[in-house]
Amino acid sequence: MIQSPRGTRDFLPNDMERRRFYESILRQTAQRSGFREIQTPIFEEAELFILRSGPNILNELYAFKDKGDRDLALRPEMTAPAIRSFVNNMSNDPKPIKIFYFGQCFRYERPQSGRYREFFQFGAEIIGAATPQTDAEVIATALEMIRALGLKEYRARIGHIGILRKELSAVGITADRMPEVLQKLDKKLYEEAWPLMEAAGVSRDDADSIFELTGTVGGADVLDRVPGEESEYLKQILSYLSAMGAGTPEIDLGVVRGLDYYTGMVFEIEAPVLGAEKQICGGGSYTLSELFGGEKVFSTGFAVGFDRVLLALEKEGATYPVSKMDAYVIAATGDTTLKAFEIAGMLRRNGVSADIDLAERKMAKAMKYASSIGSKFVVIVGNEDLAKDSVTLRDMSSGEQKPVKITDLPAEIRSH
RNA sequence: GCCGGGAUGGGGUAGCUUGGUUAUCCUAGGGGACUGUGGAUCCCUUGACUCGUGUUCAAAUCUCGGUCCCGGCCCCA
Repeated sequence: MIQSPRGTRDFLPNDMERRRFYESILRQTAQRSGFREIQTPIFEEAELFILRSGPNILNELYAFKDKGDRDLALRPEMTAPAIRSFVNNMSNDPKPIKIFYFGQCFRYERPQSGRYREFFQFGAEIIGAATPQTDAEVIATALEMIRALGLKEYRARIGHIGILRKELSAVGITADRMPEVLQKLDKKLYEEAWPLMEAAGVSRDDADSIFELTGTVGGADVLDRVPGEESEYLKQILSYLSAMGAGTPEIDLGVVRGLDYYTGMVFEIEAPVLGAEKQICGGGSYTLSELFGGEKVFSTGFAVGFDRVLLALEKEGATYPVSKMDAYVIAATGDTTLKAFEIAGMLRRNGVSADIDLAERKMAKAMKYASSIGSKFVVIVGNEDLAKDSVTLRDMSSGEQKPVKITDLPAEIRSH
């Protein structure tokens, strides 16, 4: 027996119905805020991802050579492809450009709860505007998505990568050492960050004040303790968020995000019910276009981990509307089968979803089947009614049934 | 890459410690009791030991290895 590959899943009809339902909420939310959908290839030149994240990510990519000896990789995320597409196709479009995307991504990692090798991301980017309004718009869109999905318990944190960078630089951390120090600070591993800083000649006092800075967490008021333009910038973002009624994320200056290209505001949303893999959304402002051969353009974006959000919703017991067939058409006797198909076709053309027995089953079995698929009505096509151009319409929830003229059938069913 | 727990019909499970008849039960699927009426009941039926290897007269059960799943670590763009 062949299993689906490690870290991948089959989505069965019930799964897909649920996934499409939530997907459409995300799309609608993005569209309501003026974002328009794009779709990029599932594989790209491997170089694209190396440029974005460094050569080490090759270890976690599904990378391969094609028959033309090109180095390709399945996309591990969609920001880089989106920005590549911007550079290739949209660089002369009126700014700001607001785009969103949804699709699967691939990472060669050890699967665990909420982590798969094939997973789905929903993301949005605003390209070409470097203002606090832009950042606020992006955060508001992300928060609105979580709200619209119906997730009850989540935590949004927003920080500014410039604050920590500036302080570290001021005490003598050079650009090449910055990433590893930031990585430790992001996780609040101060004992591990200290030796790195000490080696760079940082005093214990300076290090302590930086550690304290990463622990700056709370409401907008904590920003008063950290003077500077970045702090003011965050305050502006918060005021725009508040004006839009988007809620008030926590300030957490310890939110760092690993990579170099983030330039300012960074934010994360997490769902505590998820345990170890609880981050469901991450984003910030960055510049990438110049890495891909375009002009340097400021962008802000985020990505939602679709699978994790669904997992969180499931744990919260969220329900979604299950779609049912309107009608199941049954031929009462074998000689009315052709007529039954004629009626099924007519119903479908008139916008009524209709299924029909294909297995030449006896009526009782067909009725049972109709019940098991949750059909709202059963249409019984039998000779007695046909003599009067009618069929019997049975309401499966009440069990009531009555003769209905065939010409009235679609309207009669739709009226329920 | 590391640590730990798992895998028995389509779904959920018993059996495994202590190897031994036809692998348990629930559910589901197909057919029938019921020639034009579902959800109930009864009968018949379909269908499984993750894969390979070793030990043994005998392996679902014990050994080793592979695969996959679950929880956690590392990583997380």
